[in-house]
Amino acid sequence: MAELSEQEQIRRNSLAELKKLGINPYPAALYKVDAEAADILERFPKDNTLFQDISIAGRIMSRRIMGAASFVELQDHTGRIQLYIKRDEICPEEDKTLYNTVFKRLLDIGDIIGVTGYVFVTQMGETSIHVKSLTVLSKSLRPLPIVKEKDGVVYDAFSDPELRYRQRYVDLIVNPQVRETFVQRALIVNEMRQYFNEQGYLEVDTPVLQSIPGGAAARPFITHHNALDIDLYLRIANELYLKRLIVGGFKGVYEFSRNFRNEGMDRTHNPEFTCMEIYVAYKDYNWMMRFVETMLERIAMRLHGTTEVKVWGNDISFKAPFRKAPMVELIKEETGVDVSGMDEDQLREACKQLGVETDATMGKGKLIDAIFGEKCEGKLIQPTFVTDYPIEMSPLCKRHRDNPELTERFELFVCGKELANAYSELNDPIDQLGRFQEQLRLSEKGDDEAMFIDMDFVRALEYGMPPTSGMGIGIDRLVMMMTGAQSIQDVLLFPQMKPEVHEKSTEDEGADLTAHGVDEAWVPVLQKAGVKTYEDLKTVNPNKLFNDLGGLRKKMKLDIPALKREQFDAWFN
RNA sequence: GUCUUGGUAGCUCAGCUGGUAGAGCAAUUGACUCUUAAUCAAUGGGUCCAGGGUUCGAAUCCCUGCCAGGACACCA
Repeated sequence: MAELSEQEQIRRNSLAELKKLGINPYPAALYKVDAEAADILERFPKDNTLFQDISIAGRIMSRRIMGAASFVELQDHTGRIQLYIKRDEICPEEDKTLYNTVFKRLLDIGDIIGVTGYVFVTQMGETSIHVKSLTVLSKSLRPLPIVKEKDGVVYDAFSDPELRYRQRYVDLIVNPQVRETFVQRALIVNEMRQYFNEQGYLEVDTPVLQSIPGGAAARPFITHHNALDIDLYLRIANELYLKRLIVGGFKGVYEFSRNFRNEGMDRTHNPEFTCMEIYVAYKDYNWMMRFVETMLERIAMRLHGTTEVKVWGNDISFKAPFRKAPMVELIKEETGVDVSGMDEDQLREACKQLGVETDATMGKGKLIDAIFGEKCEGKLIQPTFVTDYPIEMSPLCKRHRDNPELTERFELFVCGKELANAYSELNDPIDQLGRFQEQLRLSEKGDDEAMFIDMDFVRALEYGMPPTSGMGIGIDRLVMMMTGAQSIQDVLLFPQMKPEVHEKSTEDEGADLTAHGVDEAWVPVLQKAGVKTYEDLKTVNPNKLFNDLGGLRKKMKLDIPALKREQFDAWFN
């Protein structure tokens, strides 16, 4: 345990005093709660017969004490409400301990309490709870960041991203907009689930531990199963499993899937992230475009009550239908170059002319994608379905009905970012096997993200899969857009962080010192003087240390006998 | 992976060309019975991220490392 700060020490002392007064700072019994802050504020002065005998619990977020009366801001899961606490009200008898000592001195900002009383409006016009009784429910031992706000301006916001992400619980306590983001995230997911369920599609779970990480091109995490003695991969996508289920005869299946990719991290990538994938039998990608735009329209309406949403400074309209355009058409539009029908060499030359970097491992598909990524993606601000991708980039997708070089695939771009990806799924098992083999050839060429061959998936297709359309959508990215979050870390409760380095505990180090004959009473003094281990002790100047220890004994106001020189010298033997 | 910015009290931040570590909020003690960024008075609180170096002297300058943010690269 690291050394306690002054404020932490004071809170621990308060905790001990509470116990001494016979108050359990962490009581076991449930506390009856029959009111919520937001509900009171919404309904109260309108009907002032309500809430005249309530019981509410929450965290103390601020206190304004004026002698025998005090105001407290209590925060529950719905928000904050002011308490009015009057000494003679909570202490009607002679004994004023509960107010003078417990409330005023032993309770702090951050403590969790329950109160009973009635709701009224103060002279200043604020709906408040007139407290009749107060119960300590949990003593907080660490001081919270103090965030103040007036007229919508926030002062001293708790803003250090490292602290916010590492200690999300603190972030949630003091930053109400953070809580709101995660409420919205749940709304989005629930709305999607409802939309799918209404149409009779089945929510399923597929394996996270997979022996062949298929369904996408990405570097996987590797783990090991001891009993089977085999390596397994954390899933990078669930696509191949969901399609097996369509083979199995379901009309539609979907899964909110946590995926893991062992790649770089930045503002839009976390090693684990959530995708929703859905597969529907007897549909094609044209149907899926309508399905997706309707879904997004619904989500926007549910969240914002309108299809017009401000995303990262752009006014985005999620009103269906969205623009639909083939990839080559968009390239032509942006660059004037018509890449359709070009061979690999011509494409390489086109890239050169357009200033797009290439390398030897890139095939036709990747070259076209490079041009598109460089020149077009960023321009697609309003929701746009980009359709008909080159076959080489889409090994799981059905060939285009009118052009065998292309696939029936679309990606949805919003604000220049990919949001969703969908196919008319490839259900020709022989074609599928050939495409897997082509991927293998690419991986031998050095593309370490080309796919593994999943022979069981091919076997499943050999039994016959109905024509199917599938779609995947990045939930984290969708939530970012719908909530205006700038960073994926703002829509993940616990974004990945490097582990904190915890200092070695002072107890452990103290044990090292006493083991070498140092008097226990002097261990904290030595530690204060910077001597943490016996190793440290041997390297310092003994005369200086002896003097320092004497001085520190006074400074720390320690009630131990002064250190004798012989006693001190003995430590060094 | 490369570049770049930052790390100082519980929180938010100052700290100039190197010279005794500061403010606001929070905390402690006191005053105050309808306040609301409550107010007023007094007080305490620091391994200046870590380790080296330069110097009479380093929060400050140099090097290395750790952590975080941003940009780029890679990547769906």
